Amino acid sequence: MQPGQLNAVGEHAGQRSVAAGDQRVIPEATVARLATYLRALVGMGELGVATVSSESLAAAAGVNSAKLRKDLSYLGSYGVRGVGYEVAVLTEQIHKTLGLHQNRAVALIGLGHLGQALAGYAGFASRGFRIAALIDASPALVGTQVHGLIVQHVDSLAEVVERESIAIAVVAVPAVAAQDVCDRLVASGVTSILNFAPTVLTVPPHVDVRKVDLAAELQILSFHDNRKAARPDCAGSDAAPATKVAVVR
Amino acid sequence: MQPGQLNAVGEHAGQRSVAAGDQRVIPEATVARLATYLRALVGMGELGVATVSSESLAAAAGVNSAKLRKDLSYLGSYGVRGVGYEVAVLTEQIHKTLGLHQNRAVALIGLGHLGQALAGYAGFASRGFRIAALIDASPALVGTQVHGLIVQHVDSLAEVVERESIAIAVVAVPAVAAQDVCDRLVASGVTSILNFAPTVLTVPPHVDVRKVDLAAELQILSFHDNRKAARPDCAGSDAAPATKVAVVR
DNA sequence: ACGTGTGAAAATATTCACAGCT
DNA sequence: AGCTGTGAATATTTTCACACGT
Repeated sequence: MQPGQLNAVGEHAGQRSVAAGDQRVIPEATVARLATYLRALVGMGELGVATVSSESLAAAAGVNSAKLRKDLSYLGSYGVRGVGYEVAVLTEQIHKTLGLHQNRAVALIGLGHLGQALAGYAGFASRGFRIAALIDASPALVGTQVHGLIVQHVDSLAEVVERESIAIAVVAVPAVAAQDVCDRLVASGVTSILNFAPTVLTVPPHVDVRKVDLAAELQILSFHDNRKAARPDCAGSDAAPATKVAVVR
Repeated sequence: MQPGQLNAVGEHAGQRSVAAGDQRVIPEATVARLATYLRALVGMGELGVATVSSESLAAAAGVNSAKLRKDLSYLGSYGVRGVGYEVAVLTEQIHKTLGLHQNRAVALIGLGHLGQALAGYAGFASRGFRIAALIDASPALVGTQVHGLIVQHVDSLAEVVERESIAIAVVAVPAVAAQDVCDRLVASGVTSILNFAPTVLTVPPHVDVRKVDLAAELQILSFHDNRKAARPDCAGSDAAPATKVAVVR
């Protein structure tokens, strides 16, 4: 995974020991996988599956079963030994753990090609998010309707964030504008940002940034492809779950 | 990270000890960051900066300097003690390491909203990739021109991949079609896939898959946001670079 | 002096393997 | 008999801290 793109997440061990105030620490790597497990579980639920073993859920999520069980153990004990997990129960637990019960409002800033595509992306709605505001700086776009929402001017950002109680924003503006937009978002009270602009965003420690860098993903693939081409063996040995790669210089 | 989304990368320690056949192993976590360093370096180069210290390059890339130096050390020794790194030299080295010298041809499968946006994404071209083919299954799209390229039918995929020597493909089709498209790509000889469909792709071990799951990214942010809301302290303590998060159940 | 390069230490993450519950 | 939950072992990644070259 893109591993650890977390910017700043405060660590806080256990105060608040009220009624069943049971506390756990969930490793970051586990959190990143919970979303995948949830997706697989929802799919199974729709197919009418009532129970899954760690083995089959792991297969559906593309991980091994030991990792899956370890991950789920951080949430608590929701499986039944000898049987497996109830799809409904586990779905609900992960859903709750990810904080999705509140159908969060999201603001989308930047309505270029990518922004427009994101605005219409059904996956957001179906997986717990509601795009509550579209924002851009271009006079040509402001006031127009995109996928059922009127585009607002970036100057009314603070107002919109406040009105819609937005905590999460998606930034899809050009790189040069990203830090400025980010600063405005932070000033408006947004605490989580998903950044598609190919820039490093600087934020205060209470704000969390994740980035999606499309070209970087291809470059990583390119690196591995390069290795393969250099050594045209491979392909024979099944199951080669290595994490390092030999490089010839 | 999205940490370790690698599917299958064969590990091969050092045979091939020919002339200067110096070999290294580059950790996966490092590879994922090289793309970010490269971006920062290119930006500095364009600004006319000739030399950088690990400290300032790290700042530009959003990591700490120890990590940056360690990462760069896997490529070899391209810095000068007491001085720093030459921007041009380091840019060239990372570029080469990522296998970008050959301006790789990429196929894009799926021209829905997201696919169309990706087809027009300038960042691919500027960072080493050439979109060489657009492919879709919809009769309404096949034959039309999108960002300067004619959309081809998915049935001619193998032919196109061969003709354009495509090793890397971007999959932006609906989830239900993704595995089928993936299988066709693999059969055609594609060895690296960037998957935007919210599904786990099953591939043979010589093929490398990375995924971008947009809703999952938001869910991860949601998780952290949920923690913040639960404990409205934070904000005071600067610099809290923790990787774990307390959970109240 | 300064800043890289890197062993060694610490922190995280993954995998193993099996005790324990149904 | 089957499958979860988890300590212990292993692997990977990050951070520290300082020797070394310029």
